[in-house]
Amino acid sequence: MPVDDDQLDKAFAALGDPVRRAMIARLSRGPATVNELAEPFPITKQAVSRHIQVLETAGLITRTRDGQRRPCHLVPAALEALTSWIDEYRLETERRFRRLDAVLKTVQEQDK
Amino acid sequence: MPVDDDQLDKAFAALGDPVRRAMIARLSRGPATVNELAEPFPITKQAVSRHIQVLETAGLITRTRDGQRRPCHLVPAALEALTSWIDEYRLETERRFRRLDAVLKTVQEQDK
DNA sequence: CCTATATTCAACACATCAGTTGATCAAGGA
DNA sequence: TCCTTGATCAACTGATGTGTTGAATATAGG
Repeated sequence: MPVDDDQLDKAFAALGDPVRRAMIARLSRGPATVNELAEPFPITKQAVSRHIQVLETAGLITRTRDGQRRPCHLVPAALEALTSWIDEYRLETERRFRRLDAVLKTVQEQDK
Repeated sequence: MPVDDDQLDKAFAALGDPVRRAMIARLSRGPATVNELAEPFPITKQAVSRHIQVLETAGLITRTRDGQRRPCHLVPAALEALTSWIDEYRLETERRFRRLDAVLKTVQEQDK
């Protein structure tokens, strides 16, 4: 599953904001409207609306239509793409560390 | 292992830049100096130096001293903190979806 | 048709960020 | 000591981001 580099940009940048992360946390418990998402924050609904647009552009959420409401839904596959990207490099680093440990251990053996 | 919210801010924001992500990818294959990290990019070394400072402030890398060089090292634990944060909400969402699927299936059964 | 509610658009202020150039600092080698 | 190399600091510029207010759009309901 190749991931668009531009989508990674937008998705990681989107998570680099505490308001948007809190929205993600909220949406993991179920869909929510702009008004519901705005409730915990001391900012205008216009500002919240734009945070939502950022999350949508990043592919982290989708939106449906329910009368005058526009509920937001989390997209787990988008989150999974991020963890995959990170894990690729984390695991490679950890493998390298283990190889290094093994080498050091060998050297210690030879020193005896 | 509770993660500082401010560190999450900085770490996710740091990954929201293709230059810094490329640096992470490079560092997963081993330590590198500012000059080595700068090599693939058509920007000044001062700019690269600041990208590195961003990654360091975010806790994603550490730096050692080797003469006049300042090699950078990836910190896998910092990457792991990010995947943990994401996975918490991704897994919750997937569980919710499965519960919803089960409900729909039950309704279909009753319709027969 | 009129009004209230949910959401978005437009224009603006302000802050932060990524890049530049030029100067500075620190360590190594002749 | 002098010169080179690696890296950083400082000041500036242009772009992007986050917030505001005020107006506009769309749907629900009497």
